[in-house]
This record gives sequence, structure tokens and C-alpha cells, in this order.
Amino acid sequence: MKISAQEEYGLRCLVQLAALPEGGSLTLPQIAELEGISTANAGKLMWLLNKAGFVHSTRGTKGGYSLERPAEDIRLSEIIKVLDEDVLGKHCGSYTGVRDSCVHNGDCGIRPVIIGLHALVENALSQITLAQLVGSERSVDAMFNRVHSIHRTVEPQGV
Amino acid sequence: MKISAQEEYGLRCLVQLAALPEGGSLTLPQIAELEGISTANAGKLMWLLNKAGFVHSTRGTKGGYSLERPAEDIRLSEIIKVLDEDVLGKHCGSYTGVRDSCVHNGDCGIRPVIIGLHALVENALSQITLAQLVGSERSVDAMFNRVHSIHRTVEPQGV
DNA sequence: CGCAATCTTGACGAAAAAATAATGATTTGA
DNA sequence: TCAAATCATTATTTTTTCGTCAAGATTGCG
Repeated sequence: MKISAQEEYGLRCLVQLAALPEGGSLTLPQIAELEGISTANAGKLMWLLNKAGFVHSTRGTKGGYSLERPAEDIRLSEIIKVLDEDVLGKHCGSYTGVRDSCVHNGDCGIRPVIIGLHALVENALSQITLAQLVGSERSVDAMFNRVHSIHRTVEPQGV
Repeated sequence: MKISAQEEYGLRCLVQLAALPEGGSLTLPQIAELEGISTANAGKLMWLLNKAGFVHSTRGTKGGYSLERPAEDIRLSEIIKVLDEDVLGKHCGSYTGVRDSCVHNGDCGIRPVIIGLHALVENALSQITLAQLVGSERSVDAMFNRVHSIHRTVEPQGV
């Protein structure tokens, strides 16, 4: 249960754009440099984000990428959904909601756990905007503390 | 951000044992059959769970696996931690908490999000026991509804 | 126009994860 | 004691994911 490389870096690239002054843009080599990844890799990520309508790209000299929508309106849940290889539901109906796709016919004890977990994560991510990730981290911390309110006893380690 | 195959199936195997009458046991072929996976695969999973102390195994004819600890005492967070290929923190200090391992020196906008997300998931999983996964799903649903209490607007889809 | 900077896109190769195979060790019971 | 059943452990293969490459398309500028 962890964020994938594609999810993480795609998100990071968007954050770089969001951190720019109003209307600013970055080229692929610039983004790659800022994130410590290859230009080719950045290109693929930005292509996905472009297709999904998060960024606007202009070709040619003086080209680059800029945010298509205001950072305040972009929720992390949307971003993750686009970057995730959403080939979910291959080995069990737990993911897709389609029954009859595994030996349990989608009816087993852990099904509600998996679905609940996904909903939990999506819910948390839907409450964070790209704008909140720029500069100050305080609002994000505050958000997680609220969601955690029931018990906050566990250390943030690998899950 | 999804549960891995190893996590899911390992959890499923444990649920099968927990569903047994007091003191019951299952062999590898039986577990494999129940979960629709190969015996070899089940063997690997059970080996991990055995090493971690969740199950007890006996070899030879009449051998098999049984729960080592009461299902009421086993929290999902423990299980996931064992089944996760916890080779986290390979591409960014976000996971390990070790700084200086990426271009951001572990100090970037998305770091609190990743850490917060892991904590959120771990917190949720720590509130569910293996026993709750057997038979009735109601307690699990109730738990997630509580955690969701802030907003429950999102459909449980792929995240 | 023609070159250089830039994004686009599909194909390819490397790395990680998962599944399988293979071999070995232990126990039971005839 | 020997054979069958069963778990233990490591190695190999397969699949999936990730990253790179290369050829193409578009734009700006001299």
C-alpha cells in the first residue's frame, strides 16, 4: 500500500508548476533538473498530465508547460487517478466492483476493507489542493490531523 | 496507491485460517484451492506469515497451518507491514525519513502528504482485527464510516 | 526559408514484483 | 524402515512497471 513512482513524480512535477509566479512556465529539461529525473521521463509524465487537462503545453522555442487550471481547484485525488496505471481489478472483483471475477465472487471478508481503504485514501486526497502543497506545509498537516482525530497513536512508517 | 497482490492474498490466507473453528488448520493445497492461487504461491505467503509469527505450521502427514495468535489480537496493520515488500524509500527520502537522499533533501511540499497518507492508512488498518473480517462485515463498514466522518462524498473507486 | 528549441508519441530495454519451479527437510503411519 | 504427505528455502521464469530512446511535429527567430 504505497504511492507508485509515477504517482509521486507526476505530482512533484505539478507542484513545480504550481510554485511558479502567476502564468509562469517550465520546459521539460527544467522540470527534469528540478526533480532529478531524466528529461525523457519528465516528458512522459507531463504528457499524461497534459492529456488529462491539468497543464497546457506550447511547442517550439519559448515553449514549455504551465498550469491549465488554478492550483486552488486541482485536488490531489484527481491527479493520482490520472497517474495511476488504473488497470485495477485484474486479480479480484474487490477493486472493480464486478462480481464473479474471482473465486469468492467478490463476496469475501476483505472486500469491504479494500474498498473502504481506497475510499479513505481518495477522501483524504480530495481534501488537499495543489495550492496547499506549495510553500507552507501547515495546511496539509492540519488536514491530516483532523482526519486522524479518532486515534493518532501510530508512527508514520512504511505501510 | 493500491494494495499489492502479496498484501491482498496474504491477508486472504489469514482470513481463511481465522474462519476455521477453534484450533482448526489448513494445508497448503487447501488454502490454495480456497483462494484460487497456486500451491507454490500460497506456500510463499504462508512462509512469510509463519516467519512473522502469525501462524504456526506443522510438517508431515496431518500437518498444516493454524493461527498462532487469537484473531482478535491480530491487527491488519501488522499483517500488511509484514507482507509489504518494505523496500520503501528507494527514490525519495519521503518514505524513509532520511534526508539528503533526493534532490529536495527530503524537504518538499509533497513530503507531508506522503507521510500523512501512510499514517492515515496505518491508522485505519490498526483499528481492524482479523476477527472482524470473518463472516460479518458490519463492524468493518462501521469503522470506515467513522473514520470518514468529515466528508463521505466520494465513490469507492480506484485510487 | 532553415535551423534550433521544444513538445509528441510509439517502440524498446531495464528493473521490480509476482508467480512458479525445484530441491530439501520433517512427520506420520503402515 | 520406508513411503507418502507436508512444510521450508532458494532459484528461475514470467509479468508488470518504469525508464529511455528515437523519430516526428510544431513553433519562433534570424
